[in-house]
Amino acid sequence: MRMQLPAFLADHRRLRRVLSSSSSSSPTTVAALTRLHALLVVSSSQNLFPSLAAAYARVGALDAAESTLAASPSSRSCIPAWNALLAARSRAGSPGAALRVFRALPSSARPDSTTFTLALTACARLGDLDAAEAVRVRAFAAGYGRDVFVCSALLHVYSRCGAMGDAIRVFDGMPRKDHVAWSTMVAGFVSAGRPVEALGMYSRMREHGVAEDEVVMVGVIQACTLTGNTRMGASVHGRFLRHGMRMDVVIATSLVDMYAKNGHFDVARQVFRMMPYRNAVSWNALISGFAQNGHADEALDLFREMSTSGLQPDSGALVSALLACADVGFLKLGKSIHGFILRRLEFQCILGTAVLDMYSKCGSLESARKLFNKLSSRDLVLWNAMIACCGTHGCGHDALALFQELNETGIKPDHATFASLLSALSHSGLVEEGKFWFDRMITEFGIEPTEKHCVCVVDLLARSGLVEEANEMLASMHTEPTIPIWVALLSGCLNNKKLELGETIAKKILESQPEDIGVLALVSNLYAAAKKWDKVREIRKLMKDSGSKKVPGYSLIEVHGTRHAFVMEDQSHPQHQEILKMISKLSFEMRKMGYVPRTEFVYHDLDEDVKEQLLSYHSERLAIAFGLLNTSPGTRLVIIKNLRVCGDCHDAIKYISKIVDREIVVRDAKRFHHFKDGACSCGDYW
DNA sequence: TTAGGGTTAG
Repeated sequence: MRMQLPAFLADHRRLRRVLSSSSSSSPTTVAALTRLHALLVVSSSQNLFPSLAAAYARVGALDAAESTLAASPSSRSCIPAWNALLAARSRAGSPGAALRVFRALPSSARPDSTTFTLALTACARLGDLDAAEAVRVRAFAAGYGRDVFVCSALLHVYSRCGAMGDAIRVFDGMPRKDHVAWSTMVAGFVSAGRPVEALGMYSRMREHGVAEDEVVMVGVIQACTLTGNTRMGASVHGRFLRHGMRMDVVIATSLVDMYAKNGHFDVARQVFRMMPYRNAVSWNALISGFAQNGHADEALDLFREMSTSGLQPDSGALVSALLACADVGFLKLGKSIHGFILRRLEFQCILGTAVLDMYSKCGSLESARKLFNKLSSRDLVLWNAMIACCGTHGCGHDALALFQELNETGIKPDHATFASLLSALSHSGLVEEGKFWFDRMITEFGIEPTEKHCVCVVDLLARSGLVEEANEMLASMHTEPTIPIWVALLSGCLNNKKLELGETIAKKILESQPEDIGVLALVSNLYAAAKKWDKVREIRKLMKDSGSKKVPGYSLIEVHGTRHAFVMEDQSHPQHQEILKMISKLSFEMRKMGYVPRTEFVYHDLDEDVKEQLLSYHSERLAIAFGLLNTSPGTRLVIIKNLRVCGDCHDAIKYISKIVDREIVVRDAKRFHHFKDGACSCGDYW
């Protein structure tokens, strides 16, 4: 017996119209589509399946859409339905699934510009260059090699995958370049870290008479951020205001980021406060601007403000807050952020690395190591952070062991890995190993030494007294050494009393007219060590003329969760008298044990007893005395110093650790020193 | 009926 079917099923044209008008906002529901689906099956109306599948895709029933399409009689008319499914998979944030849909296309189907464009966008999101190549070959074979949408999508894949050479090739070959193609190139150069070329693209775009829009302006602002060209960024900002262009949240955020990253904090705050709507990313741009520029307290204040404004801090904000904690050694807050993450968020790699780095910089090598051991998925950045952590804490052998362990995982080390490794070996005085791995880095791993690597190797050699060898190495190099490299060599000369070579280097440094006050101070210290007081006066004048002041040395210590800062000769601390008493008590004990003040570290032409007194009031000693007065016996003290610890303080703290029987950890501008029982972990490779 | 935009770890 034949089934009675509703009459409307016979009117396929009308049905197609109804199905194509459905969307996620229309009253058509998945249930209605499912009922219709059943009727179509019974009435053998499979030729309507593509329309039904597209309707399923539009209302978000993607699995139903996919299976309906798979059961469709394949024909050219299926393509809009396949496209709808691809677009829906892409929108749902599953580019992998979208690409699977593309691959599942029946051979009889003829993909069009939309299909290829959607497939390429999925490849871009996946960062899969090989998959993109397969799509490209099919698209070009199908005659879409000059299609503006397909080509723009291809540009996007290439720039997302760092293949800017390919992007340029495709872009140059495009017969028609619209504003999307131009802005894709601008953004591509920015993300490749080539902001100058990004700005070049932008000016070529304007020369071609292509109208600029908000999207391309974001790329331009980012390029200005990277080049530090805030003048140009500000003129873009001005044009926005003058022309009444729509200042959306993305544009405003990139402006906040540009101003904050380049130290224009007031303008950054102002733009931020004027935003009619802010989201987590806008907050993060401002917070990270402060955190990355040594304004930890402002960053942490903003982080708290964000939390109380009703916005839940996301991983970006937490990362910046952790960075700020690390900067000033705020362990208590750092620990509580770690706890918050464990309770509330997924512990992904970036956050893990930020927490690890925070523990490392706050002096807790053990916590950093424990965390590293616990994290199961480790990317290269995490490995590099752990290697750097061992290095700064003076554990060169551990750093080397980690590096070898990394090589066994198959992850390829990069320039940063070697920078951390070489610095670790240098700090631990592992000269032979350092020379060996520097050589292998170039020959086996094919990594060109950067300035950073050269500084490490020169430092490694110079620190061990091999200043002549370091000098010869520099002479054999193809390029002229930069100031930081000369500085590494000069510090080696100063520390090893190779004053003659030191003076030659000092001359070379002065020839390049350094403005950095720290560099001038080092040069002046060398001349002071050589007792060339005329030269010292000359350099002091240069320092004065350069307009900036020498950064004053300060030390931070966290006691019972509160941070205290100490500056040399600062008498404003409420416990100042007690601190002085503690220092003189310690000095008395130290002398009994054989301590002799190393007054050569006072680079002023003063009487010996004045020099001795100056040494004993260095900020790290004030902080230690304060820590001893306010913590119970046996408590470990962690001091964060902004400059390097001087050789005399290094000696003194060894004695102090013995006298008070405490572990004292000092982080200076370069590394950590763990003092315990009269010795330092750095084995006096200070 | 499809392509391009902001922050965050070593």
